[in-house]
Amino acid sequence: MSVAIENFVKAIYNNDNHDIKDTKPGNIAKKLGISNAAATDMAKKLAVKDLVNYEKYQKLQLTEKGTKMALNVVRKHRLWESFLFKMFDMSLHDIHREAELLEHQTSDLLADKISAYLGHPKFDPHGDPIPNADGEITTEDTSISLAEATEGKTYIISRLLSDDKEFFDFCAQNEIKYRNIVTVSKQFISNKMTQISIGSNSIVLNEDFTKIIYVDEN
Amino acid sequence: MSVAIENFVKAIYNNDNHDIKDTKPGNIAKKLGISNAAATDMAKKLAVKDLVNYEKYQKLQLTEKGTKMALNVVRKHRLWESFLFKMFDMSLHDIHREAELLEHQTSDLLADKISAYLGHPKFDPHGDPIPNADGEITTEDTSISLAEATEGKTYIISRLLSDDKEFFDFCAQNEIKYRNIVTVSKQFISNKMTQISIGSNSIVLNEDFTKIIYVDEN
DNA sequence: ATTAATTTTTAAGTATGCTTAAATTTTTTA
DNA sequence: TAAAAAATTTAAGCATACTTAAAAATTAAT
Repeated sequence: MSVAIENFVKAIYNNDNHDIKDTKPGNIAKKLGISNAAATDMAKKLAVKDLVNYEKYQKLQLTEKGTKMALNVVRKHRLWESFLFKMFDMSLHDIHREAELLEHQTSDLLADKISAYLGHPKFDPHGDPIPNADGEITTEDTSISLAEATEGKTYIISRLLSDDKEFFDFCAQNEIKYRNIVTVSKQFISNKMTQISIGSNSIVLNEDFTKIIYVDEN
Repeated sequence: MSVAIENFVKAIYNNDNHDIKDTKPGNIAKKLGISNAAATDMAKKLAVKDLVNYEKYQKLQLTEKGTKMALNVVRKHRLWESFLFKMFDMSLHDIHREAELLEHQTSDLLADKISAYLGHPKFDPHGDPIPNADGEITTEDTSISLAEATEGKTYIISRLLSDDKEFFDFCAQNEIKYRNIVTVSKQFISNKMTQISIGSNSIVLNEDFTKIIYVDEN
């Protein structure tokens, strides 16, 4: 199957499981940077191949076969990200860019070798679960709130959850973004309040405002 | 530039530097598994892009730009082979297959990271030189004759050079082939004669019959 | 509940990278 | 060196994966 097809089923899979809950052609098109017409066209072609259930004007849905393919590509993507993250000093952005290409040119054999080398990890550096070779995926969430972080350890921001303007200003000031790597200094103030320091700035926050994921003992 | 184009210039480069000394469209076509017509067609297109010098019925020649591109792809191929060889227990055949795909989806940045990780090696597991980031290539030959091999060390056969029928029969019997990994046991018999044991069979040979390349201390 | 806005679909067209078949040129060999 | 063989080129055509433009359907808004 072609790169275009793999990216198409992956886009449906990701839209279905993550952020956007709409898998109509237009959303997939936007995600892939192609025209709506091209997306409709592809959807029809993939219906013939039994990868997608297509009905006019309806959401696109992966068949069992299509889901398997998507999981296989996602597995390779997340394995590459994990592997490159471990092996090389590269930004997560660059790593993502490489994985986006490598995922389509990786045999199941090589994927298994990478997985074994890493000790068959269940999550990638972003905290996203890595499907196993059979397409099974761990659904448990390993992310924790920033307040639960251990002093001095390094984490990756997997989500920013807050309705506190002050908090977002703090993030902006420190360039704390989704997928940023941060080292946490903190101090309990009271029951549900913690003072967090990142860089030279600090803020007092209550729990459950920020989702982070543990990455490295460093 | 597309995968098809990268493979095309690579094929010209390899044909020009290795085995076959003919870079007419038919030879390139055979190497790539495409029709002669397709090769002629591509050659004309690449001439427009200043990658290939094309003259009807003549050999195809890479321009400076085309050579640069070929060296860049060859670099990535050989770096991937070196890297996968070091990291994973896979057959050289499988490793070659993976590298053939990965070479086209690897940024210069990642190639440099791999190169640095390996200590900027000058040769890959086959003994082929790895061009550096500027496309410079080491021409010295690190291969040695089998008679020069060190007892108990492991080598890769980079070439079989002999007009001795007995030697080739010996190789056939022991499945010694180009790119085979062998562990050498040997014993000097006289001035130019050495008894080599590979597996349970042995043969008495004079020097300069077999080119091998050092691979591993193992 | 219409109208307006948006989205989806259809239709026609394009670039890439191939194919096969036939014409042309080169190379071999007898 | 002339005929036969082989290779190259030209020509026509195809599949993939897109594009833009216009028609049709859906969704949103007043």
